[in-house]
Amino acid sequence: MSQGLDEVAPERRSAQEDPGAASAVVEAHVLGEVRPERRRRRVSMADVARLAGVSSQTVSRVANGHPGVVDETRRLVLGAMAELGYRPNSAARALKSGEFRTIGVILFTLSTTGNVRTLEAIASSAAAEGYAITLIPVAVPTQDGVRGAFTRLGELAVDAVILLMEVHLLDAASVSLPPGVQVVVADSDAGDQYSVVDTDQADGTRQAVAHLLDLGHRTVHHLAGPEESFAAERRTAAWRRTLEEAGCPVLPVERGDWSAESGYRAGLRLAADPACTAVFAANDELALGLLRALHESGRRVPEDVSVVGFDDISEAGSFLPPLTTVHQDFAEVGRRCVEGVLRQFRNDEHERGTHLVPTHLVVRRSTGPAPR
Amino acid sequence: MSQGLDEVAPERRSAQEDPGAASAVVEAHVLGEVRPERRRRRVSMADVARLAGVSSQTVSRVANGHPGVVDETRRLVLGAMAELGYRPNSAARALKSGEFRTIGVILFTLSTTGNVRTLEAIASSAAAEGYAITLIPVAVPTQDGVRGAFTRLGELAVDAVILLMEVHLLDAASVSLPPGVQVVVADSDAGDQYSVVDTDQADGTRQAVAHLLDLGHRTVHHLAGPEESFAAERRTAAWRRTLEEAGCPVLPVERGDWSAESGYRAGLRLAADPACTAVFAANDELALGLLRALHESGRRVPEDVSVVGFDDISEAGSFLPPLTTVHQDFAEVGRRCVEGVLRQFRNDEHERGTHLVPTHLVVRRSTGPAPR
DNA sequence: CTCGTGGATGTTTACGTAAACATGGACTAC
DNA sequence: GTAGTCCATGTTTACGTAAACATCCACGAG
Repeated sequence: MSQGLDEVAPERRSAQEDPGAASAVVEAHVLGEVRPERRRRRVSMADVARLAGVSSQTVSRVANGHPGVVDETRRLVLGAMAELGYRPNSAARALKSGEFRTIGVILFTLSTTGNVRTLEAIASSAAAEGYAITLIPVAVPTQDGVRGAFTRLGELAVDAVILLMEVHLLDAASVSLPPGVQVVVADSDAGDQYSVVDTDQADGTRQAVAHLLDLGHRTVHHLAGPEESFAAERRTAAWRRTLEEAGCPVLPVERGDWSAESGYRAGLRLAADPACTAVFAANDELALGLLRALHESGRRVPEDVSVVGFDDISEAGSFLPPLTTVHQDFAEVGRRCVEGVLRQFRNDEHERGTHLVPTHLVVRRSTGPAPR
Repeated sequence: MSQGLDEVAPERRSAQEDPGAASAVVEAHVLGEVRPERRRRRVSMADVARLAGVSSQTVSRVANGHPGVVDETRRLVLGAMAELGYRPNSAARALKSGEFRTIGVILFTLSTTGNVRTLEAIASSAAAEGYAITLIPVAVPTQDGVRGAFTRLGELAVDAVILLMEVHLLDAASVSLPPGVQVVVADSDAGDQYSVVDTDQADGTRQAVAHLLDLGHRTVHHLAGPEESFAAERRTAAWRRTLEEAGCPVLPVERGDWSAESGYRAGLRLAADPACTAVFAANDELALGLLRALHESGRRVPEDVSVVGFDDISEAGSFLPPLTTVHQDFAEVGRRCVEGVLRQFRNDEHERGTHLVPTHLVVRRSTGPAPR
């Protein structure tokens, strides 16, 4: 029930009869003689109709579960479908209906937990709605990659698009969204232009910093993400504002690129500062590197230094020590993205505004009272 | 150059004159009179042809870069395209050509590093070839999810399929591959049925176990993955064979579900065994949990116990201590999957056999000489 | 000067589906 | 008994594209 070639269409024709088969040229070159038909013709409604002795419209009705087909006819058609192995042709369907039943997801990378988890939720929500997901990676390395994505978008094989990246990066990638396609954006600040779904990073940050201050720390250092990242900047801004509101000194940030390795390097600098007793890391990987740096510098966590991360990746509870971190509900973000984009598509109206998914602090063992 | 709404065509006409104009629907709605057309008509080649004063075939020729169009005509057509914002309709193109320029990727989950990294490589390789990726998640939770995937597959909106799961699970998910679609499988043993690409897990395991034996350990314990997983079973089998060939005792395995948490629980049992001085964990997450269990049990790594993982996830180098592990080149797996599936598609021939991508041991600091 | 040649462009057609409309037969109401 | 109604099914058409085929014109060779 699940193989490829063995099933050769019975009415396979010779090349003579069908000289137009795609890339027959290549094969002719190799074989030098008869050109096998490149792609066997698919079974269409007409074939089913012929076998069942009905019109193709009746087949269409059966295929789409429309009423008004008498039981016996229906059985006849279903039998013919099964016998021929009929599958509806989604290209024809899309052409007719103008809908692809597909959502495009544009992203730069799958190396961040957030993107992956959001994508996973998007994929299952979309599947539940009968929509497929087309991945549109806008790789930075080669311009070719970008061109590929551009092309697909241009051809508009999607009904709607979810952007898993910051809107302003679109320009950099020279990708333009096709007009008339609805968009929902995650991880951005484009609420005035688009419908944006995001986790409440500012509040998560506030909770994290407040938690550390409550534990008696004089202030909180910040191990930030890369400057280009909007999420990183937002967390940094919220960290700064929380400290200012509490009247605590705001010290210069250390910066990493989200990776554990960069967190380690920046962590070594933080570890060398004896006044540093609490650090808010912009994500869990950075926190992991920081933990290692602190460990190797002989500073105990949480006795000497408290650490809070961001994301609550699945491994966070197994760090040494288990990491206190801000939990983001990526699954909910994904769900809302799909919901939003489909609502826009169905109503054919463009929405704006930002929808925030709450975040909450998960307290584990990497935070403790300030040393005296 | 990169947004949706603001980009309003300069020659914007009223809804009356051209009910098909972009976003006319919204306007009509605002005007509160004519019932808005559900979905605006797209700009087609015919529209471009009319404006340019040529035939639609000429537009087609220009769009596809065919020769035999004089420069002035070409400019005329390109100008009309730009003015109308023409985008080719991929549904029509697919219907005509019989190709979707899309590869389907079927997978259960995005929560394993291997799947994600492989998918990422697949996506960029495919994009470089001008192919899009359609994600087909076969979620276990609801049967609806499975049905959705089934439907999409049935409609065959893909030219080829890459299976990122074990073939035998397909049956369980009651997904059947449509006939005539070429398949490449990763992470399975179905080389007799399909073209399979995988990392050389047996050799990676052998390297890991041999490394530990070389360090003087009497034998190597195994923290295995779930029984249902083929990858887990393969690693376990290779571990057993390597020990047997070296004449070392083969002890019962501890088992986890790939998660760090389960690694921690199993690790507590291993840590309680004073004879246990070397553990081969089936993946890095399990190893992470194991490290934590050992730490909390007061057993030092690597002085008392050596640990080796599998995968070389990006965080592995930042564990405490940095983890010795088997590196898998998922990017190469992804590339070869795309290459293989496109080759099959283009030649219209079904390939079989297993292609292994080499693995290698990355020695960090979680392994050391056996305690005496 | 005429015919042939070849290049540029136009016309026809088919891809598979499904909406819209047409047909024809059975049954009901008067 | 006849007209009207409704239901099952058939026929026509359009969706947008591109291959195949047709046409037309300019130019060169004889």
